[in-house]
Amino acid sequence: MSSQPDSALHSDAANPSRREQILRAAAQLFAERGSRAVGVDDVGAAVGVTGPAIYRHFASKDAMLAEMLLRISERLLAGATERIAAAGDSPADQLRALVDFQVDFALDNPALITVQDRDLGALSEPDARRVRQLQRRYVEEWVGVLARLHPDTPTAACRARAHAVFGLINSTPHSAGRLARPAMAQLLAEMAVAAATV
Amino acid sequence: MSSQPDSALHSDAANPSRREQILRAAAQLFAERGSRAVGVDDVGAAVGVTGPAIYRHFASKDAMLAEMLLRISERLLAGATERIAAAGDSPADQLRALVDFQVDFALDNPALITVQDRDLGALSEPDARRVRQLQRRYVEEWVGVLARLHPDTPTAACRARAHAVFGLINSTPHSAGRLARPAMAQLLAEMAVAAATV
DNA sequence: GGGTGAGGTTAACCACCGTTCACACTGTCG
DNA sequence: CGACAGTGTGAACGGTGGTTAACCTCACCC
Repeated sequence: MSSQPDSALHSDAANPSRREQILRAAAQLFAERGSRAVGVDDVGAAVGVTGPAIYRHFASKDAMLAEMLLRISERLLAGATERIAAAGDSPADQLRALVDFQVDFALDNPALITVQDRDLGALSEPDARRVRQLQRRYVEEWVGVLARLHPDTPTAACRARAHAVFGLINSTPHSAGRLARPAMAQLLAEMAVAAATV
Repeated sequence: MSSQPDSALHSDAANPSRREQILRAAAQLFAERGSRAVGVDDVGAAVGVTGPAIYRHFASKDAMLAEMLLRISERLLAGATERIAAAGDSPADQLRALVDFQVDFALDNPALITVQDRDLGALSEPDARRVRQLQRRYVEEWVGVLARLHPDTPTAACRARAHAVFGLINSTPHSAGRLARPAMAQLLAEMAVAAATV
């Protein structure tokens, strides 16, 4: 149950396993209507099965949401540490790397962005705690870079700054599709760097 | 039913009518847990009555949410046009006025900010349409100013820019309380102007 | 003082939805 | 071939929660 070696083979992105299909469809639906407003029947229908079939792949609807949010947080945290390490020592370069990473993620996964900050409250307390911890560590990666960029501003201000930059970049779901992807990416990155640097 | 002359007298902010108390309590609870996760019993309990008592003041839970969101959108739109008019002709001054207004609103009403973009989907289609129309007009106020500030960027880019600035300023609910109010207001305004001007 | 209306209460109704159950089908492996 | 694991289905169960109904109380007023 815990480690199926072929699960990796199955989820080959071209031919995703049923489990992955469900997670993707659920993320889309959750983003559109909110997790509490979509029924398991809706999720099932989106992948061509009935509602109860979901329970062959997930212990519960809550477990589905929990896995979704945990994965997002893990991907973000891993990506951030990786990008920082690859960016060298200059805080300006590191900031640029973080911004590009977050912009790409937000443009690639608007649904996940929406679900992550809308449905955190629907998680059980233990799950919510784990997600929040990962999120906090992600924020602290940013705070570290911002602190080096603004040596004489208190940490609390850097943290507020980080949240503001997230808000800026994560606005994509609200202004989706209006602008071509490359133009949008460039605009957001410019604005984010400007806001973080001022 | 439609126009009670004394309703204005009742809701004197110091001694709010029961209706106002309910709306405020509901906004707080909706922001914390999401409107679908809050029962009418919860809202009632928050103002010291039982759940069904709500129905003496609102036709339904949905009507409560609808009124809440409509009021927010109206306040924002009215405030924006007013501030622009008061700011004179310079687009830079107008931008500054809009930013200050939005920052004040977000810091004063974090709960409303949260509810507005989280629970729009819970509205009936006619209500949602009205809210979206007001929101669109609010955005267009910003777009007008931004377009004068960036004369040779297409309108779509200005719109994306506006949404990004909203995201930046509306990040307050995520970083609430960490920083003292004046410092927070100044930081957000600086960042917003920088992002809008770049 | 009795009629009236606003605002509350408790109990009950009912729809929705997450979850479980008993069963069916399909492939694979011994 | 027969056992079995995996996956899906329709039906049923049970809790939750919005809404309604019936009744109460108290201020107000002719």
